[in-house]
Amino acid sequence: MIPIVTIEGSTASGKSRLALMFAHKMETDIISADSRQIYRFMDIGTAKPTQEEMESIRHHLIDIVNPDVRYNAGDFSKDAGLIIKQLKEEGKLPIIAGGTGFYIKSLIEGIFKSPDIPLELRVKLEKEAETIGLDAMHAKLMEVDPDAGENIYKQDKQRILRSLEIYYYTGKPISVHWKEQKVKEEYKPFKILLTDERELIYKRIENRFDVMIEAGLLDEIDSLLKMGYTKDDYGLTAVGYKEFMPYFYEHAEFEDCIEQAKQNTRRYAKRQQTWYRRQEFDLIINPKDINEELVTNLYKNFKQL
RNA sequence: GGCGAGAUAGCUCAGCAGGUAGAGCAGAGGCCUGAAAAGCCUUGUGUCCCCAGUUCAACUCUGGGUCUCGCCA
Repeated sequence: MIPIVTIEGSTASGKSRLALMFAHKMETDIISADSRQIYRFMDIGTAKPTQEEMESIRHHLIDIVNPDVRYNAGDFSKDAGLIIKQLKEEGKLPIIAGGTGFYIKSLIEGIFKSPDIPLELRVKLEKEAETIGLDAMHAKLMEVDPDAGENIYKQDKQRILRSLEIYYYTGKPISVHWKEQKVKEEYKPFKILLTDERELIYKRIENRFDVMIEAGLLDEIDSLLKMGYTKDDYGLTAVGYKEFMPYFYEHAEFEDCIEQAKQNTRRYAKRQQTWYRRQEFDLIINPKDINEELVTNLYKNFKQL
């Protein structure tokens, strides 16, 4: 099993700072586990590391696709796996840092190997849902795959259609795929979580967003639109971007968009915290306890691996 | 200073021929196996501004007060 270290936590919890300090100490690279920092041209709003930071420490899986590409947990699991192998050969301890908990879970615990579903099937199911309604779709799922259906809310179109498309395409219920999935024991993770009081996280989110605006977030969005990307491209559904679409498309009030963006970021942080409560960690720390001593202690722990 | 309108949940407001109140938003709690910065579920008790009066009973009616917002000076 390959030892790896993960650094997780909600947005604005200090992950990057700890990851950078630790990577310097360990003389290794950082693998970003962030579903939005993968996009090129989206730097300010996704709070990517600065140019200097990226020059001092090599970061992987940042700026790997254009904003119109859909990337997912399966892609991440595969891509990160390759980089981990490579780092292992170089004798480096991989540090995986980022706020997309589901990506990290998929990497460590594995995710069932889904075939690529043809677009036509998705479109067909989408249309069917529109005509007969979601309740009926959920009822269909309950017939073919009650195990999956029971655990999906009747309004959760995303998951209902996903389960159905897997059933129709592979002839096997998604819940059976899950059961057949082998336990992944490729990595030996040491998982670190950064947490803080909600109020403080919220405050940091708001300050950081103001800084982003000052740093030219609007220009960044504007140039994305000028490059031809639209509100329908996946990258632009990121928090901090999507809220400004009404401003560019419908002349909504700038200030309202800012408030909306801050609020969505708060909600996002809340969802992350809920997610982390259910995950297990080896070390839970508060951002204010990030210092040289902590990093040195971590270093001593991992140096011999 | 005059006239008018209003004062009810953190915010915006609704409501009651008088029987102690309810929406939206915010917030909170939760779910999560290829869209995860996504998607989805659950969740509303507060001196109904204060004081007095009428009444079996007032947030609801009457009087006074305080404050806020308009318009006029």
